[in-house]
Amino acid sequence: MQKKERYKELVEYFSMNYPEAETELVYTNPYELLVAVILSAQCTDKRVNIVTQKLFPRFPTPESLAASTAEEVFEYIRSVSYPNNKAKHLVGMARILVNDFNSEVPNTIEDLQKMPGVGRKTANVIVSVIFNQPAMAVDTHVFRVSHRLGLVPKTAKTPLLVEKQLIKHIPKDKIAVAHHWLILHGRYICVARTPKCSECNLKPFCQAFEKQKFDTPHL
DNA sequence: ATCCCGAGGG
DNA sequence: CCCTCTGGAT
Repeated sequence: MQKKERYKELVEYFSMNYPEAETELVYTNPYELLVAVILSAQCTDKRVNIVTQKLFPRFPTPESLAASTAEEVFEYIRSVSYPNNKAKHLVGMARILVNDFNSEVPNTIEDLQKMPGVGRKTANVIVSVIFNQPAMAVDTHVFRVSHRLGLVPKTAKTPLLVEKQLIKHIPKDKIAVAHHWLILHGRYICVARTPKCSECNLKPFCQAFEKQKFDTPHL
């Protein structure tokens, strides 16, 4: 099957089944989403939501977080992965937010990446979710699922290359929701270790499944 | 033992 | 390119 065809089928299927997929992170403003996404690295959304439930009331604004210390923040986030790094990142991020951006979350990838703890993936989530830009954040799920389905060439070995491929082929108005489609599919069906192909409706369009079928015909 | 909506540093 | 950070769930 041609790549163009895969994209068409993918968009069609997910548009029907998950028309309004969105993040599971709990937040009420751009600042809170930024904090939550920084915390979400190599950590489940559920765990992040548990932590932010107490973190946000203690640090409701960039100013309050900027005025604190990494040591105090650490106590609130110690149950997420890499709590030491993230505590430093959060305080550093808040201070730059206050000092350089008038306490407003900036709306460009470049400005967002000036803050500690904010890499390309996090920046893409913010401009997509908060500022409605056609940006594709490529995390571990998006990367894995894109390769398995055959949406990107094997030569796309970095998240940035995968991002550019997906942006090129997905209709502009579907990019934001497509990000969440790939996340959901990766989280619940096309999981990393043993993908649940028996439950997957994308089999007819999946390159990895096709190849597996060819290698082991009894399946 | 392996993975979870990565980022920073060498 | 590699390595480190390093808690919790399965």
